[in-house]
Amino acid sequence: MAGPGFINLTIADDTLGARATAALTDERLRVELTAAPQRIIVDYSAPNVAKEMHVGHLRSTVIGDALVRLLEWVGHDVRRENHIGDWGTPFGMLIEHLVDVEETDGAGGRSAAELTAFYRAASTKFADDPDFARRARERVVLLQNGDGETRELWSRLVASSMVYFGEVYRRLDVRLASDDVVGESHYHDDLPATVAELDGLGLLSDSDGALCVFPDGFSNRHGDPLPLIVQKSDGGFGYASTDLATIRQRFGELGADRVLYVVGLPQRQHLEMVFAAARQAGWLTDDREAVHVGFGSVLDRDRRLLRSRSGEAVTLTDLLDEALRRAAAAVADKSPDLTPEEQTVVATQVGIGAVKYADLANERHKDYVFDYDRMVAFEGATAPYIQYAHARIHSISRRGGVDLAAVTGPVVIGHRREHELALELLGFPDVVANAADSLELHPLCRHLHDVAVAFSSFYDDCPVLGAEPEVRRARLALCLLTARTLAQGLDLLGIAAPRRM
RNA sequence: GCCUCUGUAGCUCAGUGGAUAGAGCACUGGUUUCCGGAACCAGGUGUCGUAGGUUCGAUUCCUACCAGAGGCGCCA
Repeated sequence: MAGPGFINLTIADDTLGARATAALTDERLRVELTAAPQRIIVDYSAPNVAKEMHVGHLRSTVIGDALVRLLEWVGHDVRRENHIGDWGTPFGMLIEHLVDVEETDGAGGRSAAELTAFYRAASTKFADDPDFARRARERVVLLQNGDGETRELWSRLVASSMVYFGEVYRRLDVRLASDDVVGESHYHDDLPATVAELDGLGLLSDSDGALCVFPDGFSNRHGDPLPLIVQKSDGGFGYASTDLATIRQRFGELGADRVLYVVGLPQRQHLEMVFAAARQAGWLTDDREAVHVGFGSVLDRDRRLLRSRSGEAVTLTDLLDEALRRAAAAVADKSPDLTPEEQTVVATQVGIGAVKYADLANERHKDYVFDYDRMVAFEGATAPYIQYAHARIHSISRRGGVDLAAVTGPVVIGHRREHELALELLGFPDVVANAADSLELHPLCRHLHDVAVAFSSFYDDCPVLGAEPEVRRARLALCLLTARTLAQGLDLLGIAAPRRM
């Protein structure tokens, strides 16, 4: 099977002990799945209609998308779900405000910032104007009862936001599409049946007029059992009901083996309660697992919580604008030989890559210190550093007129730097397999940086094109393997690997 | 009050029941007739929050405490 592009890397090394040889041979660098393939649903991003996305959504979106890529690549059957916030009490005030401002186009064509202003105006009026608040509450009932005009206004609000979400996803180069949207409203018709099933199982009890499940093991500040309110005392449904209907459908109709909730850590207790209730209802079993893939909060430079309410929240749009602006400046400065079109593409790949890597390289559970300078720095342990190593390999190929993909044969180790690089490359499959198993992405980020460092040292000490024929061929093989490893690893993280930058 | 997360170099962060605890940034010096200098090479700093316990051995496991953050009934 040693055709073009087939590289065999086998090295002996004392530090590997009994496993003195290892080989990395497949041209696709495929990693074998150790466990049976599963049907996995990844729930991520989940922005809110009529609200601008912020850095918290960035984390969910970037982490979730990388997990989707990783799990698909190792062979699982992965389904993406974007559980957008398109239902519930806020929509009463949003729709009522829409009526008040006499708009019939449903805020269509509004920019993200205008949507935020719209939302804020509605909230303010809801707090300050009792009459408006009353109308808003009545509007919620109309919405949930399927009133035609209300639904029409609602769907315009949703459509307007969907355009905005789509723009953000395209910009981020994530795989979420409109097909993946399964918002809260999707479960509305399912809520009565969900409540009925819980009731039939004897899990419901009345508490202060609300229907509740009291999952075992949770208590409030007074030590009393903590409820999951399935139906409010006014007969309405809250997010707990929706989450229960969602988990019921995912493990029922959709037949999931595992569902990953890529949601911030503050919602941990809530999700644990939903999972516990689902277990008591029999929707979750020993081989049907719900996992909270939690992540830390976003902090400002003073390590204070960066909240969307506290005035100057950093919006996702502003963040991406700034990252791309800096990347464009760097590309213009360092690669003036690229055409303007190429520069634009590369700046996007570099800027978005830097943002994603800065997020993924930290341990998920930890709070995240947001800092423009660090996030879009283009040196050190960053995506651009790794991308640069990759681009240099293709530069060798261009300079030497070598079709890298056609290089074949064994890697022969004859230099300390070659040996160090080879060792890093051999670690890649295990790192990927561990990431797919643990759902931790930062070790993969670190590993790719290690590979890039090893390559950069090799590059400095070991001429490739100028070497003797056999050494040259062996080094080209090592270069090809390195390029494939970097490109594949970056792709799993959702980061592009340009050949020129 | 109860529960959860965090505490490692000046800063941002990795890491392990085992040997002198590692990266990046910042700082200092050096490297380009040669494949891209967004690079490479060299230089050092730690009471691993505190105190106990388990162990031949603890930064790692257990307990308590301190500090910071988050959560705890009709918002999501």
